[in-house]
Amino acid sequence: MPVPRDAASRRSGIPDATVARLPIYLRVLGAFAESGLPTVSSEGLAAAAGVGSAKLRKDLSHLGSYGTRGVGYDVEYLVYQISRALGLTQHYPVAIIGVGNLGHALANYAGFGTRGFQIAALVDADPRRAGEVIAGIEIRHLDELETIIKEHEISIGVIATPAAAAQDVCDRLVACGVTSVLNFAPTVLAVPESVDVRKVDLSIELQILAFHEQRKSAGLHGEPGVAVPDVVRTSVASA
Amino acid sequence: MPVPRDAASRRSGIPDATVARLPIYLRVLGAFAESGLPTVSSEGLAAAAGVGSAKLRKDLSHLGSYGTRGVGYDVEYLVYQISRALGLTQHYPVAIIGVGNLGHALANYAGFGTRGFQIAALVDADPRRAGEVIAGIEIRHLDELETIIKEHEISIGVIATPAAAAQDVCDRLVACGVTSVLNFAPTVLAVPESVDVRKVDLSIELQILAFHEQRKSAGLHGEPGVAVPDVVRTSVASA
DNA sequence: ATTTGTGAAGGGTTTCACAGCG
DNA sequence: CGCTGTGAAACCCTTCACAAAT
Repeated sequence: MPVPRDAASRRSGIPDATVARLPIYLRVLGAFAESGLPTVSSEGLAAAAGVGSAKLRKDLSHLGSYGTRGVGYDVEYLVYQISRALGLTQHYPVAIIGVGNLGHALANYAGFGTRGFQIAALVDADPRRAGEVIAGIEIRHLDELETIIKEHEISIGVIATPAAAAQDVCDRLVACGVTSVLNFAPTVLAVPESVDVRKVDLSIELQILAFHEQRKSAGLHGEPGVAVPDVVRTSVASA
Repeated sequence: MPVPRDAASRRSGIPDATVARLPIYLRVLGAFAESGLPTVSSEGLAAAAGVGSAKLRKDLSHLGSYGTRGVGYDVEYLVYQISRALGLTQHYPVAIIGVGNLGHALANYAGFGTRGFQIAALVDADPRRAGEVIAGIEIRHLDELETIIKEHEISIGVIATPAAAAQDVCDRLVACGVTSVLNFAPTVLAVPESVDVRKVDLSIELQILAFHEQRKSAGLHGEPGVAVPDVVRTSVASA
């Protein structure tokens, strides 16, 4: 029974690492489009996105041949092709569970509504918050979770509850047919194989920074310092 | 001029991929410690952290040989060793710039204060918010940024401003000597090579989920489904 | 002349499988 | 006998360098 190498990237043909960068390209292209720029070279787009130009070209090559040699990429067309590859041509209704500080921030986050997503429901366990309206959406009680998910045909759930509640909420979401979960609670969620979970953990990111910070102060006099450019100064349509 | 392969991982000996997972192990070990469990096997710890046991052992082997063959790892001791490797034995003061919804959430986030970090300052551009107290810390105005950073000797900055302000704030932080930045604003920040930037982008995470979501509904009847366990159900000291 | 698209080379990461130690 | 620690293999991702196209 030969197990396939990687479920996600094998099914789609687009490597995971590339998929993770496409949204960045999309955002940068958006800025270029607003500037009225008709085309970009791989060099220009790569600089604005903070990656190497070869990597960018390889990434885009996985979607097809959408550039013109000697010219570059048509901005509008590339936006469309990347959007299509990411599946953003359809609209996804999402539910946010847990309307504490973080859930509140997420509900007001502009990036959610803009590209392919729509916050269809806010849910909280505190009955006193039911009825409250945030970002134009009424908060409903956790008891109604199953009803709400089915009502809006939600397949993406955002968990912004305390850690203690996260697994339980996740189980209920999965039971209603949710197949993608974005988890902000500091717990490892257990889910069936058919469900995708992505985790955002503020404290983990800080700890990774701390590690590098520590190394900096430790090695301030070792071997002759060789500069390794990682992110290079770029000036894009800044905003 | 031979460029070294990778700045971070070469200086420390610990691969980046491993560093990114150590905080997860640390959290899971914390739960085990509270349960009073004296030792864990690589299998047990790996299951709770959602990774394979071989990967976990290889990760830990980069820190040294802290396990006992035939027994497992001493929970308390491993917590200490991972903390030390990550540089969490010292305390890092951090500043949060931008106290909108997200900054507010971050200020109240328990994970910040607990492991090695302390929120030393909250800064906002709105003069009307100056003086307001959140999570026991008084908000100060952006004009005072330089003073505050130096006063508290802050080397880690958290940017939670709108995208338009992020690069400017970042430049000012770097000018004051901040060497690590955690960026929540949806922009690619340009910094000198000596500064580390990590980015958390809510909308990007959602777009990655959308990609996988799309592939699911597309291939619901292709080849005979082969199960690829990704995250397996585990029951740890749940909380 | 310029810039894309891509084989091929080079690293890094994960997985395997087992030797070695308790 | 159980479990860790680790070479070796397999895999994935990145980088290089250039042929192909406009």
